[in-house]
Amino acid sequence: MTSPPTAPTAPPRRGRPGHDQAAVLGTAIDLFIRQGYDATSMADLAAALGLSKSSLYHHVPSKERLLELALDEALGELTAVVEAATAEGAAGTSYERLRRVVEDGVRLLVDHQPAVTLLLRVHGNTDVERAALERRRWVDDRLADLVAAAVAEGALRADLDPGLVSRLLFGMVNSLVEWYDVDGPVDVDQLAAAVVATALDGLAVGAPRSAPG
Amino acid sequence: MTSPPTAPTAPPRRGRPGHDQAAVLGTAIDLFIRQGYDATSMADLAAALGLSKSSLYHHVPSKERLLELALDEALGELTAVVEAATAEGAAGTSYERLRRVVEDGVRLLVDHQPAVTLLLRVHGNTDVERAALERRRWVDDRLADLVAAAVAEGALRADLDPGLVSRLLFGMVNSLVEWYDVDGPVDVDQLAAAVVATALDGLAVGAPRSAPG
DNA sequence: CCTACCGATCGGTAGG
DNA sequence: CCTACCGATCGGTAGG
Repeated sequence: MTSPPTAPTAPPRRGRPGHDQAAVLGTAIDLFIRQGYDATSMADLAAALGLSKSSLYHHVPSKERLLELALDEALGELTAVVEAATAEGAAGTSYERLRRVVEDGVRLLVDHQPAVTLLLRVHGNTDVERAALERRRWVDDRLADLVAAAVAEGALRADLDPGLVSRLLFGMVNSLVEWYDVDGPVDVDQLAAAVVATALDGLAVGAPRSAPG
Repeated sequence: MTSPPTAPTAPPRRGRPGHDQAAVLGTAIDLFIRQGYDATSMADLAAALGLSKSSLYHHVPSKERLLELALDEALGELTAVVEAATAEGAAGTSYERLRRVVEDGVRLLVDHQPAVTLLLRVHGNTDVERAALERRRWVDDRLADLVAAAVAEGALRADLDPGLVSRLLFGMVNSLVEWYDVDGPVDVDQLAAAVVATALDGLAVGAPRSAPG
């Protein structure tokens, strides 16, 4: 048997197994969150991985590229959830789709909590951060459109500005990345239900409350 | 008329008027928010003030002291509002006091938005930051107690964990520092009303809704 | 002796 | 994957 000239699978590794880029990225995100991006040096990251700084640069081209990869992960997931909820042929009323996007959003923030945490802390100091903020703004605008549509439908209270309501609603959702602990007493189903109950049952005009007991 | 030997008023200044510590602090907070604390050098701050770095150090002992002053401002105000709402002899039911602390909290975040923004971005990398987080935790714990008391009173829905509800409620309140614009179309009264309506009217069991029109 | 401020430079550390 | 370095810049301080 002969090997094809260009093998589609990864070539067999020689030497020590070492680290791959995904492992480096995971540790980097962890340090960026705990210490802050600026306060984390590449020497810190190398030490956490048990590498020298030069070896670290064998796996990643720059510190900023690590941030970019993390932000891409968060934005890719957020974009997919929002597109699914706001696509042309999406099923259900605007209110139903808003309710689903809040639930899916909560699960997404929990599943990708480190990457989303970094995204929510970005403030546009570099080109990479500004590009991420632009994509995030697109997501926020689609969510605001969905809130406005639910208001127009008569499903949400009309005495508040939809843009303001959207900011408060997703401000509440986003805040959970700063305190939610997956290993804590509240599981993700309870969390999603609590967010929907707290925010949407309060916003929905005449929506039924859960009966106590 | 003779001047008293020790004048209680500030002595007359000689030389250039220059800057005082309050002006330096205001500019510092502005830069810390826009660029991040770590990414702001004392040279940046000096340039923004039109001073040399050495002259800047005539007014402030260190960069960290500037952060500490800003965090003290935010924590002092937050502590006062929370103490007023949770003091032994505070008037009203727990629910009424919670509603008032949310309204007062919104006004406080707007009045001291720069300082509070810095406080909410602190993550405990230094002793100054850890001390601030400890004081902030005291505030959060008092607010959680108030939510729990309102649940025990029967005024808030009992099917959700009070600690969880408290985090979601004040996560929503805190989020406004990242987007609210005092010069924008929403004034602070509308903002406070919207927060209370969105969060508490949704939490209050059988609370009356504002009638439309 | 004061307040306000300067050009130059300290010992260390950053990302690469 | 390492030791040995770089150009630059950090927060802070010297003498005047």
